[in-house]
Amino acid sequence: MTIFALVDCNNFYASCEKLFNPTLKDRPVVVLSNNDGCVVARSAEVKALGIAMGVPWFKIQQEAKRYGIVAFSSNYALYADMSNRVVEILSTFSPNIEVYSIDESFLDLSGFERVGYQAYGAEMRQRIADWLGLAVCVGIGPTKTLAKLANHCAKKRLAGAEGVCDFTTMTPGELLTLFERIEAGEIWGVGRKISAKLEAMGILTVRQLHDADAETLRKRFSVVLERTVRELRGVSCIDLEEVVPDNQQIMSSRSFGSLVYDLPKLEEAVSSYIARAAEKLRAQDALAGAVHVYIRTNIFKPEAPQYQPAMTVPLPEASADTRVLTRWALRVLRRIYRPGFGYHKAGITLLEIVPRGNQQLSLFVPTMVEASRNDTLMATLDAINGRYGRGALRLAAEGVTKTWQMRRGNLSPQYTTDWEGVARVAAI
DNA sequence: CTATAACTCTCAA
DNA sequence: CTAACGTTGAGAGTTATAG
Repeated sequence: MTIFALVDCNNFYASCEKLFNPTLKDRPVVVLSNNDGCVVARSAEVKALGIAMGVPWFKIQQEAKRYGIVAFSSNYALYADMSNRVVEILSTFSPNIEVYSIDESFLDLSGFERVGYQAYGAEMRQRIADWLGLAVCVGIGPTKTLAKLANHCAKKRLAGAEGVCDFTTMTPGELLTLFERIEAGEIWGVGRKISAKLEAMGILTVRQLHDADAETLRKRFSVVLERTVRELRGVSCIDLEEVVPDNQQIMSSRSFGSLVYDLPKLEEAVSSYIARAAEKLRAQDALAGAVHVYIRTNIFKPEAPQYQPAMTVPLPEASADTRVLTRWALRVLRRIYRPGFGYHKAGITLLEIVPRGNQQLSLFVPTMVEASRNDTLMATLDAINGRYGRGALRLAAEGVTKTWQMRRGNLSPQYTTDWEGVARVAAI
């Protein structure tokens, strides 16, 4: 039988920020979402102050000032790099690993039972602390859902010890007693809506969910929740996914730093988003068959005039050429744009993605020579941007000043991925 | 009517 | 100074539409 471990970094983004600035050691730190919008990560000190996850920053800014909370804009370059280092270390503990998110991985621990899972988890924890200075918690169980739950117990110190919780050494009785103390909403896959519906049925705790009739749940909810319950009972229904499947759609969207009224700025934004998405598309060696574009006014200000148009256009022939995709996206944008509104956000999605070479050719294909020249051009574009940084070479349509870009007022240096940032580490 | 497409809802980090 | 509320992706289920 497979035994899973779920390793999750504690307060990941906030911890990364603290790592490179020792003066922050015992201070409350938050990291904000894009556009400095909402709180998406909180250090232990902030959680202790009762600051909620996901709260809009501007709503608590005064309070935060009183408490001396230090806020950072999201620095994804830094977090991604630290994340890769964590994965590298974890990979030495199991040949089978699923990188589930930027701060979480599932490991297949089959074959390591001799060591003792608890001890093995403690070793992972220690290694990551020693080599990176990051704290992680480890949950261990016979299904992914149980490993997730064990991790929760480790974090909340409900069971296990020293940040490691191993369900495999607990008796069924001990587990059920533990489950009585945990709300059903903590379970992986049970979100706000399903929690509320379960509650209406009298299912409040993990224990009650564990005991519920799977068939009934399937009828009242879905096959997904049925799987979840079976997993809670120790029947593995969700496999480790070691290879990330290619994306079926690629989207890029951003809120603007301030309201945008005119078309030219929206065109720059849409062009920039297409460029980003097309890069991803080519990275998985695929072509897109359709492009979706939307723009929207601020939905959080219902008193302002609202307009949220969107439109999808099928391409005559699937493409991964930034120039082609941009032309279609801009054509759509001009169709849906109406003057007089203050736009707050724009976004694009590439759809009907197919592997290159699998595509349906149009009747009016360019000559082979022309097509291959276009491919070479895009490959060169990607190579240059790979070498000199994203956006080093781009279409003029993206604009130069980009006055619409998101706010990022409290960005820390890229300590590990940029020479300028590395110098800042040395300076500390 | 059926098969498929399109859309909606929910969840996750 | 003021106003200010994230992004990306998947899967299941439901509804609309084409033939």
